[in-house]
Amino acid sequence: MGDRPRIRDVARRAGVSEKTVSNVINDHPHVRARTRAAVEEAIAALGYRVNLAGRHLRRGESGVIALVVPELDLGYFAELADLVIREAERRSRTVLVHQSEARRTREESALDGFGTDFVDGVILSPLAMDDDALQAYRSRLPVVLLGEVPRAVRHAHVAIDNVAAAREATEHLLDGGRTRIAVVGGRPPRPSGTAELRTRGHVEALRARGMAADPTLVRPAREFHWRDGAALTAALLAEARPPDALLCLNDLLALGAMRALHDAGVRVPEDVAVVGFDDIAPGRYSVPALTTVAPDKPRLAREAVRLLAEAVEGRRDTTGAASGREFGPSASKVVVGHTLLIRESSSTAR
Amino acid sequence: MGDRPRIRDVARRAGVSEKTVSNVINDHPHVRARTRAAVEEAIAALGYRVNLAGRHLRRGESGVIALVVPELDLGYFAELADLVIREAERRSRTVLVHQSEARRTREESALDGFGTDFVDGVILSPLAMDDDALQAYRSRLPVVLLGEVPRAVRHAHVAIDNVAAAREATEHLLDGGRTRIAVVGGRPPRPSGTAELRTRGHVEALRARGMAADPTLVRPAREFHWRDGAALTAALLAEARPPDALLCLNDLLALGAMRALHDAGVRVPEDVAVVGFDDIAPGRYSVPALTTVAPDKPRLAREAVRLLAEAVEGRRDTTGAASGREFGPSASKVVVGHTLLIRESSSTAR
DNA sequence: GCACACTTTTACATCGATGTAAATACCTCG
DNA sequence: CGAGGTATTTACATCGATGTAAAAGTGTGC
Repeated sequence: MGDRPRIRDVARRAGVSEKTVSNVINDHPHVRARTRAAVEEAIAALGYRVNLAGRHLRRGESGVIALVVPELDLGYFAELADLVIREAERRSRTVLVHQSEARRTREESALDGFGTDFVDGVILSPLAMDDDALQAYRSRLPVVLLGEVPRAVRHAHVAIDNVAAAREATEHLLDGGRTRIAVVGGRPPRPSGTAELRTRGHVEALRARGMAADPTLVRPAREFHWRDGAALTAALLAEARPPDALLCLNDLLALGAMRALHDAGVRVPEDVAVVGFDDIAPGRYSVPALTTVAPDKPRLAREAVRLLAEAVEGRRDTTGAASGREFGPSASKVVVGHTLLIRESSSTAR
Repeated sequence: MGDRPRIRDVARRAGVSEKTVSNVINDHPHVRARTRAAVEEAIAALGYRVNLAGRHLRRGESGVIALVVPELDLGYFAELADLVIREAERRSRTVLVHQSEARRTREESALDGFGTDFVDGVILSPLAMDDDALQAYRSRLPVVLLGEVPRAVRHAHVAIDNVAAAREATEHLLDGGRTRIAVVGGRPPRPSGTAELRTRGHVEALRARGMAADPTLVRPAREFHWRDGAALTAALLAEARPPDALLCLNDLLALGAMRALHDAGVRVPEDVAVVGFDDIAPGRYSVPALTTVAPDKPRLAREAVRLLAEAVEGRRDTTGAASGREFGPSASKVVVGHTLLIRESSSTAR
């Protein structure tokens, strides 16, 4: 009942050296069955547990990876964090969840391991740092980007095909007879950044049907929260030619939009159809239930953790030579599937 | 540009001993201003950063605390985690978020620091472990409980006054003319556990008006998710004498309930009023907006972190003796405020 | 000029686990 | 039975920072 036992204590009790105990703990191949049994008996008897501080110091690897998301109480990132934590656990790694608050300095400091060498690697869902910033920033740590950042070839990244997803969502709205579709949270359709890519998919879908995109219907959002969705929607409704559909670039915007529509006495989906992205839980229970693009979140999480774990394990190789090359051959990109879930908010054709 | 600099390198560059560098880093009192300046210059020039593995090993304290919640994608816990992380950051501690999935073994292992001595302490939001289990379980780590566990005097805990909160919520419904109030997620009103305490407050409010509580209207929930709220509500509606109000013991249950009411063609609040607990974001934007008991979450987080930090720091002093591992001779209990936010889901009197 | 008290700095050991390389045990076969 | 090889085990150094205790430096008063 005194202090925690150490390897030394286990070794003494089992009558072997400390290194042998270590070998047993780490599943080294050359340990005789009898010896192993004796050590295991001692471990159990003393209730020994590895001291991670010692191991970390010696191995130079803490077993901790950081997950950096804009904000946890955005439903999407909470769900994702949930999944990442579970996946990391399966690989016996621990996750440190860090919130960037969409601030660039915080994202940068995360890439650097928060000014310490506490973490082995970082999974970052970038928001404030754009493509160029990411490209330029040299992290000493393995990094996996979560979400679309197409040109950041220096880093591994995992995402859905945002262009295709937005195209499908738009086609669905067009099929329902909608003609004036506003893009809530949209941005000029450049080939970079999630919002830009989704807007681009939208524009492509219109073009494919010979329709011109109306840039006045693309409304950027400062944040991707309910309140922004509500505010943008209220503004749209107050204009001369209000839209008959809203392509909201995430579910929170969509839920805020639906609330604003309700307040304005506009019926969903009869008067205005609404589609979101992310498939967060509240959208499944809202009234009306929200049509949304559902990314394969479990796979997103699994692939992100896998890529990072591999990078951490293989870090030795890249330390020396690879530096200096702008286009690293190792930067893997994984595209994960998505599904358009058609629910009540867009189900009725006009 | 090779490896990370160590204290050794800083010491060499500044022309002092390693210990002096350490003294500067740790703000020791006896360092001459000139020496300090020289060391700081060297630190800046080399880009030195403390290696936490070394510090952890030496100090026996990692600076990491664990937050254990049932599930992150329950909106309430994501919001709470958000706040706890920020608060811990202010105190320069790092938070490890762990999900118990409401499983007893996982909660127990958390109390033990996950089988390692990686974390300095634990903030636990217990769900699976009841009072007696908590009372019996001897943790080697400082623990702060988040949420109501009245008899667990061995551990510090932080919570709102659940009995009073439920009483107020019930009074509000009674004031609105409701007479058959179902308690969704309720349990027999024992003096322990959040659900039990809230049920108790409800019963007390009824009694105070000379009304008897109808035990058949108290419906326990397996989990506190949307689907459980929806299922329980659907069942209630199918019965001979359906309720005219739902006191849902958290917002998710309430949101699920509202969805079920909508599906059944029942109007909220005209036919049935709904009240929840937690004040999570989706309830603010639901249609109708959800009346709810809002705990002072920022203070909840602040106090939890404060209590734990104090316990961890207090432990340092006792290192020498290290006899009986008993933390906090007087387990502190902090009660945090709450507010009943009356919104649309209960606003119209009958 | 020197004893004494106080401030600042240092050498060294230590926290616990594990890689390295060398030592020892074990086994096979001529 | 011993050479030669493989399988196991060990002693020791090391990862990086910091507590301890002692050394070195500074200053004061007589």
